[in-house]
Amino acid sequence: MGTDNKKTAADTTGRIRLENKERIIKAAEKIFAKNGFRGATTADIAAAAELPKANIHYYFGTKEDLYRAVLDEIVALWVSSFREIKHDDDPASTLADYIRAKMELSKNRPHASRVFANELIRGAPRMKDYLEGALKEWVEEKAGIMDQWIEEGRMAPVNTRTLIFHIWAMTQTWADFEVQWTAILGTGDHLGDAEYEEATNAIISMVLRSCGLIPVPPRMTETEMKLTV
Amino acid sequence: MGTDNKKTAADTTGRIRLENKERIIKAAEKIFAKNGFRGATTADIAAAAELPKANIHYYFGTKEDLYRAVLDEIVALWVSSFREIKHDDDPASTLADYIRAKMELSKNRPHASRVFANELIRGAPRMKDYLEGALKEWVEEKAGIMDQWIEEGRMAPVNTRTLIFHIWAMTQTWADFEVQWTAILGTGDHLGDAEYEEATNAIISMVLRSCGLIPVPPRMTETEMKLTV
DNA sequence: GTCTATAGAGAGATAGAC
DNA sequence: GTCTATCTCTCTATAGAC
Repeated sequence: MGTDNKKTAADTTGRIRLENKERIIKAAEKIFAKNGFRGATTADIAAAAELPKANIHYYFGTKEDLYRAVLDEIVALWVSSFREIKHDDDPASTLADYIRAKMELSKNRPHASRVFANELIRGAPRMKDYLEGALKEWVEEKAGIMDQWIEEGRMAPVNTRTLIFHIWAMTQTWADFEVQWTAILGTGDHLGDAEYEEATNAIISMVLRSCGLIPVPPRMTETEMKLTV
Repeated sequence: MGTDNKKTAADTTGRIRLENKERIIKAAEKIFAKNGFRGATTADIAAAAELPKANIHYYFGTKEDLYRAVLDEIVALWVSSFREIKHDDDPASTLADYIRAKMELSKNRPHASRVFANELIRGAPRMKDYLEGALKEWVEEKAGIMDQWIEEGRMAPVNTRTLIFHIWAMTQTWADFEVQWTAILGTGDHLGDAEYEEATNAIISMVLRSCGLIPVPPRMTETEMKLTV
């Protein structure tokens, strides 16, 4: 019985512990996204998590440790958006799928995107290893495959590394600078599914057209001339 | 004589005053760029300006006032990058020139770009007026002109507002996320002229190709076949 | 494991000598 | 106009009651 009690207690503790840690990380992601590491306060995070401030330190020790836990989750999320691009894959659908996956991430995890952005703007003091390691490797490998596609005439010549960077820039801007796009488009406080869909299609069109993977549609007067003649 | 002395003193004072204010704003731009409004400290700004902390408050009153002065300068800089796009202008060279101007700004004023980025990530509490006012107007007007170009068959059909947003995203990312690009490209601590030139050309090619303003180069095997046949 | 109360460091801001 | 010394408030972190 003593063992049983201990077991049950341990299980419960573990579950509560995990739930609370996850709850704190989610709250921290939001606060760090808005104010950056130095601008965020543990009091704000505690309020967002609806827990006393001391619990934050009980679970994570220091603000620094909590921030690293948040970054770790985000890096895992970023890595999960990587695609296993292979030599035999179809260039057009591979690029389109990757752009769609990145846009899903911007739409569903905007706070994560902003924490990442904040960290990069600061000079990435806590992420240099990741940037120079896993991320660089992924880019090298995938750009290499795309370079082969180009060599084999399956895609028009472009700088493939730069292409990847620009895909990141265009997809992440919809999360990071959302307020700018809502202000200009006049779509209230947040971007809706319609805006994301249109943006996704615009990025896919731009990338595929410029890589010669889909035709650039004819100019309008040409079309109209065909219709009228 | 008394008038002369007063005049000279006033001139000197005015000059020193302006010089110091400008010196503090430049230092503040750097510190705010790195840490955002809440993360930046007046002590850091004073250190960067090589002035005692009290001088910051003597010239600007509060940290908030100083931040607004920095934002005002940046908004003026952004507005100066606007181009008077006119109906009769050539679409290809107009877009290329605008992209070049934006890239010059990223290269020469990366801190300004990052302060702007920080403010947007935070939800732009101090810039909503600008976003919903002057910026929105500029976009409406310029997108309208481009829509005319499309109607007149001078450009392939695209969503022109989204095109502007994506040009901003691609050009500003080279300043805001510089550390990511240097880490992946392995170009040391900073991007050089070579990287900026290549990036500029890549963005121009992508935009002009996707708008049907320059041809997409043939795929390599086609070229090679022509050469070998 | 939870939370109040508080210590100690660091922030913004200012008074007042120069 | 310049700068040191200092006030006050807020922040991180922890001790200790429950």
